[in-house]
Amino acid sequence: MKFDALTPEQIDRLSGKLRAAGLRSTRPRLALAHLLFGAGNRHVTAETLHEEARNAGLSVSQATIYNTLNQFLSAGLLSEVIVDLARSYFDTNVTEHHHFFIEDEARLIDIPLDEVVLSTLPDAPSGYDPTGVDVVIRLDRR
Amino acid sequence: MKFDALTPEQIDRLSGKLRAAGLRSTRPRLALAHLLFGAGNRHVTAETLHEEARNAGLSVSQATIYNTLNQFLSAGLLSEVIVDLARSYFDTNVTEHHHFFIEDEARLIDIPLDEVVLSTLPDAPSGYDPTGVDVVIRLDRR
DNA sequence: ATCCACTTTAGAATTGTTCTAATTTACTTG
DNA sequence: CAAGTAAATTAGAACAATTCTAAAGTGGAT
Repeated sequence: MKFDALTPEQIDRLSGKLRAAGLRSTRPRLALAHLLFGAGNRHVTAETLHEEARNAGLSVSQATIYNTLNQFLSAGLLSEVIVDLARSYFDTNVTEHHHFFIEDEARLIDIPLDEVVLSTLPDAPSGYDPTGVDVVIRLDRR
Repeated sequence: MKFDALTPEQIDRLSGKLRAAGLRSTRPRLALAHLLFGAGNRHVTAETLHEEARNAGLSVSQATIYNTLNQFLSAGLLSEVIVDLARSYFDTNVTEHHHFFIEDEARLIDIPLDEVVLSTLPDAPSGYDPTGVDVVIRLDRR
């Protein structure tokens, strides 16, 4: 997938998404946005995205990968999943949901919100507000 | 708290705990075990434990802090909580339970197992077995 | 076309953690 | 209790993910 491979429609759509998020539509951002938001929900790390970009014939520096992921994150285009101390996972699914995490494969699988029902939750300590509940189910190959 | 400050009873108890875990009872391990298991449940990072050790007048190298935490971890004397990409948290509570995490303060609070009720959980994908469920409630200062 | 703020970049720096190789310590056996 | 050996500790180097820096490039408003 070369940058030229993007159709004007794709460029318009991704461009709009970037601008709506308050980000200039630049060539590296368009290319990465295409990889990330081109099809279905995805989970990437800086490294996997960088490799994907290289495989697609794009030359994007590592710094840009990190910059872009963090900008997309603070723009709400991505969410971050904390499951592994070794590296950050970014999720294109920004709705509230949970995760399976397969440690052996360093792989995440989304769990739709309604498949986890928390029928009892503790009150937050006084002086604090809950900002989110993360449920992670760790998996091992049988 | 100097090493000498430990009573023979404390030494016996901690020593026994180490040996039961298959670890030799050495001076650094006794001292760190005393800090960790001396009173109530604790959450530490390598850094906070190292500082505590220094404040207690103990000279333990950083490598020993890491070695010891990891040995205690694999011996089941500690559990690890993954909530922050920046560093590892170790918990002296090795029973199954959940956590509040106050990001601003880099601080963890245990949630007893029965205060979180998961009434619905998804089936594990075929070929995989669940090894644990972690619930983290993130908190912000109000 | 020009300009200015925003982006991108290569490479250096930083941070938490692990490794290495040498020294020291705990425990066994004579 | 002296000697031997296996394990533990150490300082410092190495490492991996990430962030920073300062310079060069680019987007888009004028």
